[in-house]
Amino acid sequence: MCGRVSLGDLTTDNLREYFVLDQVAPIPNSFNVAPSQLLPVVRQLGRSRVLHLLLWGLVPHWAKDREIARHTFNARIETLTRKPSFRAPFKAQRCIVTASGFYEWQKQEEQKQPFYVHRPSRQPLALAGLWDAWLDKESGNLIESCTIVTTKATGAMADIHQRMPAILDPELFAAWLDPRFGDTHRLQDLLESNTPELEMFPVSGYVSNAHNDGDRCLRPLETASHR
DNA sequence: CCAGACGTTGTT
DNA sequence: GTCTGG
DNA sequence: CCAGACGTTGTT
DNA sequence: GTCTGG
Repeated sequence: MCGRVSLGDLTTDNLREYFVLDQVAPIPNSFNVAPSQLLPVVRQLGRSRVLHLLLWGLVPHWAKDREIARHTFNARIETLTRKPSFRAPFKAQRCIVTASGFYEWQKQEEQKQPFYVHRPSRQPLALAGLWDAWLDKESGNLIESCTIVTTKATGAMADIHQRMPAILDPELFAAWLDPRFGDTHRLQDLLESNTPELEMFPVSGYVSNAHNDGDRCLRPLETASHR
């Protein structure tokens, strides 16, 4: 899961402030983002260089084409150290995917009910991410791409879905972004044991079509209990 | 050694 | 690039 | 993740 | 059913 995130009212400036400097990719011209689209990402680099593209769906540097990205938009935290696509990025190419919230679909009898999930404080979410760079030999472009780490759902999220994105609290930002921080097991443990406070409410199925964008996606759904 | 995979969700 | 399976 | 397509010949 | 696009 974690197949769509909301950028809501995030701006490059308020993210820079929230994360304290670091490098923030430009906010794409889209309110809600789905796999294969551009994502804003915070990360630290050894030296500055040009960003070409930053796609959601990690394409490893050794990939022959970008087809694999279809299956790498999420990375299970339980197996990060074993999967060839994620092993090296987990060691030294960690990033933070910024979002105001994310969408999750709850399977009901005959349908899937989307929910919007966010911090009660409405502060931005820092989703644990990994990135890599891939040279597209067809176009000559350097394609930078990323994935969102998932973990077992906790708290109220567990009523909606089995999995959820791994969420970083501010005290973990520095270590997560530092490619020289080598205690990856500690990072794994901290993420897996984190039980972030999250709020959620049902939204219209309008959000389920990736063509639909804008704040209509996160408008609360009218329910019987409101009558 | 070489060839081939390299992934998640969810569903059965 | 690196690991697994044959 | 979900939604939507799923095809050819030939023409511009 | 399975693949592609967002």
